[in-house]
Parts: sequence; structure tokens; C-alpha cells
Amino acid sequence: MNIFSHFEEIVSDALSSLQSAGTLSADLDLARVAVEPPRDPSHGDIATNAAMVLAKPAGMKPRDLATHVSAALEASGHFTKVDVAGPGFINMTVRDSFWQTRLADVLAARTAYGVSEMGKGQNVNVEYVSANPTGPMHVGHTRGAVFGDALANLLEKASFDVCREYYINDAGGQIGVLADSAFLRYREALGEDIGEIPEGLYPGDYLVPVGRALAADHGDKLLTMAKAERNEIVRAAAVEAMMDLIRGDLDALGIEHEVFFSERELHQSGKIDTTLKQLDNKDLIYVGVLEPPKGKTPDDWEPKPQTLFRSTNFGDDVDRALKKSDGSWTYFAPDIAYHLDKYQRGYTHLIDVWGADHGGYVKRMKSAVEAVTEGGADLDVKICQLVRLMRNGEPIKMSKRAGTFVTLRDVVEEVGRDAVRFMMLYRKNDAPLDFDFAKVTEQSKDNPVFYVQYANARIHSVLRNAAADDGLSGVDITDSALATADLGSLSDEAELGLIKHMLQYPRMIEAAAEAHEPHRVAFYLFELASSFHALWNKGKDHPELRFIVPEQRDVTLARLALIRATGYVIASGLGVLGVEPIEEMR
RNA sequence: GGUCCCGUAGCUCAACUGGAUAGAGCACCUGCCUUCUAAGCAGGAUGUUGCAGGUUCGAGUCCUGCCGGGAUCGCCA
Repeated sequence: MNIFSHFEEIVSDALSSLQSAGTLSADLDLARVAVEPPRDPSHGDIATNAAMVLAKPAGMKPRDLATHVSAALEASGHFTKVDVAGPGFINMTVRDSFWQTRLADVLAARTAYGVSEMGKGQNVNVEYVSANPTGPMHVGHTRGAVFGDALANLLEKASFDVCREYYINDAGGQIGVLADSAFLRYREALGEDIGEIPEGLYPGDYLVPVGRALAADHGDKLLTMAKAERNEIVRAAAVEAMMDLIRGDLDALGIEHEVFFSERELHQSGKIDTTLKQLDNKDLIYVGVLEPPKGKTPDDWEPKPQTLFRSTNFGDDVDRALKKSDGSWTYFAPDIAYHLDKYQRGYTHLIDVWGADHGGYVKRMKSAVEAVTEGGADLDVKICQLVRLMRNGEPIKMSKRAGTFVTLRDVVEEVGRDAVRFMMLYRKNDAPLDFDFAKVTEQSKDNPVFYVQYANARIHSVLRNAAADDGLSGVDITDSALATADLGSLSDEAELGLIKHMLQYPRMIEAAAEAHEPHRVAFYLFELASSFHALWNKGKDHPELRFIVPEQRDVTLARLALIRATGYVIASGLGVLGVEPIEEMR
């Protein structure tokens, strides 16, 4: 559990006691009162802004109110010290034994430590990747894939019921191109010399097996078949093959979606029509003519009546087209139906993970979700900025035409799944990311992937040594034994610092889940690893601080409990990131 | 031109949804390295948070206007 919510209760109890004593009025809004660890540890263990937030509504000066609150907190008996500082902060200090004994919580929970009840009873649908099934995944897709997956893990850690979903764009014009490209490969498989792949078709080798499979299944029958019928066969086979390819790519990253949702099925089931009918009944659809974009009118612009959705009613800048000039749906129309379908399947929290190039699409989608669910669902769109691949400090130039674009597989095979995942998450999603091949595989402190893994490996190294050490032979170092160790000896500043750092993990998980920001987990782990390494290094100058002190069994056991718990927190956090903790590095 | 994102130490980036003296790593300076794993360690210096206003006890964070960079801009997905 999050121990800071424990202190929140204590502070809130203190405030109520002031209310019943008449010092504070009973109808005070306590919503803005925060109970947090102070940034500067010298300020104590816990701080609250209660006095500053409540001063004005209470009609008191912050420092005066703080004195009252601090007296009430002191009276609670939970703290060894309560101070008023600065403009009216109240700083609280807890006795060391409080922190020490909390280690047992970690040892009991193991890698389940940090699980929060925050999302209990709520479900959330996370849609990510959704790459067009026209070829293998490239690096551009990788970041969104890893981000979405880690976010899903994070929300699960916060007890949300999570659905990982992939929207298959299998209905648009690009799928027609895919089918034509596959048909060409089919003719090739039948022995025809197809020469150069014509401009506009997909030239990739990955379609060669699709052509062969079609030839094996159908012989030369497709050549004489009616075009519509043949197209359907080729399209279905090609999309199926591409999805297999993509699923394989995702598997290489350790990603598995529960739901693959087909856009094509939306068209066929008539759901688009019924969805738009629903909007039409609310007078949210009309036929009108849009203004050209200001300042940049396209050359071929001509005013045309279009079927439009009134997204401006919901905060969008212009109304958005639902039909193309040939009468078929735009991409937007089925997407509205799709999001309604998610809602009808019971999801009230929707998250979409998109690439940076779709940023201009966010407002209309949020508008549509609000309209079509009548405010029943909320949509959060997470935009992942571009990834720049670097080698030796130089950006790698990619060109689809020249066939030099780097696939997801290329990257995973070169640096490994764990390193790819960690690095993709070691940056806020809306900031661009440089991915340097050399740095990611480097074994040094400069590489956060390695630094965190190395901390865990060191921990297990010590545990192995402890199990093998003659001076300790016969001593029980199982978790249950460590949990009962006398932890009072963990009194060094670095030891207490590590404990306190570790105990912030549940709070960090909740905040990250709330904000939909998995990168916070990665940064937290780097800092926790840093705390651990610092303690390790301190043992060099101060041998009495080393983890294994053969002549002092109790101290050793306490320290083993400390690092065992640290290892669990690291493993737990890496689990959220989808990275395998390494226990031995040779 | 409209919209969205970004702008923080010389460089790459954080900053717990408004908290106290804005923090890490790299690079730089000084001193250490035959170990529970030096794949280094300890310490030091480093800032007008792009600019100008505003909101309030308090702003890197929220609001307005500029400057600069990126993405995008009726029928591609």
C-alpha cells in the first residue's frame, strides 16, 4: 500500500480535530491539501501544504494556522518532530523504526509490491500500434508499441481492468495497393517475368511468399477469375499474411494484444451507418462547404459540398468531412463507429496511442467520442514523437524508396528486446527521442538500461555470496526469515535513504498511472538503482557498511533484507516496463 | 496563416499535475582505484527555466501576447 495515504489520513484527522475544536470551520474544502515527501530530505519525511492552502478560507495567516495544525499533528503521537517552515509548510519526521519495519511489506509482497487499488472496478481500453497491415513494422512504430504496452502494464498495476487493442486498417485504399502488389507476386510465382515493381505498388520481398501461397492454393485460376472475386481472395490472403508478420514483430517485443479489431468488419456490419444515423438524429451531421485553410490554400482547391460532422460543437476548429467526393467514407467515419463500439463493449476510459503525424486528428476524435457516447466515455490520446535512429552520433538516413528503412526486427535483433523497451520509455512520450545503437548496448553508467540491470545483478550476486559464505552457513536467508530480521541496525544515512526511496514506489506508480506516463517508472528505477549503487560504493571506504559482515549475523541479515527488498522493487518496476530483470551479468 | 507539441546548465534530459535553495547523466576541475563485481569512486563548479505581462501566500508548471524549432492543415490512414 501507499504509505503516504496513511499519512494523509493522519493529517486529515488532525484537521478534523481542529474543526471539532472550532479552530477551523466545519465546511472547509480540504481537496487541495497535499501530503507528500519533501524534495529536500533535510526537511523531514513528510510535508503538507495544509496551512497555506487553508489559510485564506479560514481567515488566518498561514504561519498561525500552521502552528495549530502542527500542534495537532504533534499530539497524534506519530511523529518525532513536527516543524513549521518557510511560508507555512509543516514538516514531519517519523522515527527510523517506522521505515525499517516497512521493509517487511516489500518482502511479503515481492514483485507485487506497488500494486494499487486505484483503478479497482474500472476498466480501460488501450489502443496502440494499429499499424497498417501493408508490411512489416518499422522503427517508427516501435515507440508507440512499447509505450502502449507499458502503459497497459502500468494501469494493470493500478488494478484497472485493461484491454489491449489493435485496430486493423484493412479497408482503405492502401489495402487495394497491397492486393495489387500481392497479385503481381502471384503472377511472378506462376513463372511470369514481372520485371521492376511499378511505381505506386509495394516492392518489398515480404510479399513474395504471399504470391507463392496464392499460387499453391489456387494454381492459375485467379488469372481468369472475375476481378472483384479475385481481388477479394488476394486481399484477404495478403492482409492475413501481413498481420501474421506484424504479430511476429510484436512478439519479438513481447507484446500481445487481446483484441484485433477489423475496420472492414465495421463496414460490413453496417455499424458505420447506424452510428452516423445516430449523430444525424441529433442534428450533428449536415452537408456544407468548408472554407479553405487560411493562409495556405491548396492549388487544387475548389469549394464542394461535403457531408460534415459538427465537431465545432465540441471544441474542434472546423467541422470534419465524413465522406469522400466519390461517396465512400473517409477514415474518420469508421473511426467514430469504432470508438462507439468500444464504449458499447463497456469501456468508459479510452486511450489511443498515436504517432506525432496524427496530432491534428486529436480534437475531432475527442469531439466524436463525446458526441457519440454523450459524454459517457473519456478519451485520452497519447502522442508519441518521432524516434531518430543514431549510429556513432550520426542520424541514420532512411528512405522507403531506396529500401534503407530500418525495421523493428532489425533493431530488436541488434540490441535486444529489453534494451529497446527501456530506452523507448526513458523519455516523455511527447518529446522526440534519439536512439543511439552504440549507447544502448554500452555497459557503463551512461546507459540507464545497463545501470538498472546492473544494480539488480549486484543484489543477486550478494545474495548468492551470502548463501555460499561459510561464515554464514546454516543461516536462513529465505524471504520469510529476512522479513523477521532485526532491521534496527539499518541506521546509516545511505541505508535509510534507500529504504525511503523504495517505499515511494507505490506512490510513484499511482501518480504515473493517473497521468498515463510510464516513463516515470523508468526514471524512478534509474534513481533507485543510483541509491543502491551509492550504498554499495560506500562499502568500499567503510567496510563496516558492506552487506555481508560474517562476524555480525544480525546486521548481515538486516542488510540482506534491505537489498532483497530493493531487488523486488526493481523487478516490479522492470515488469511494468516489460523488461526482464537480469540476475547475473558475466 | 490556423491548430497541436516542444523550448530548462556547454550537450542530452528530469522535475511527483502549483510548493521550499530548479535536479540527474555527459563534458569540465581536484583527489582516489590490487574490490561483497572498478562494467569505476568521492568531491567541486555550472541557470534571467526563450521573451514580456498576468493570476496568488508561492509559477519551469496555469492564463494572454510575442520569438524560435517540429508536426499537421477538405476527399491518405
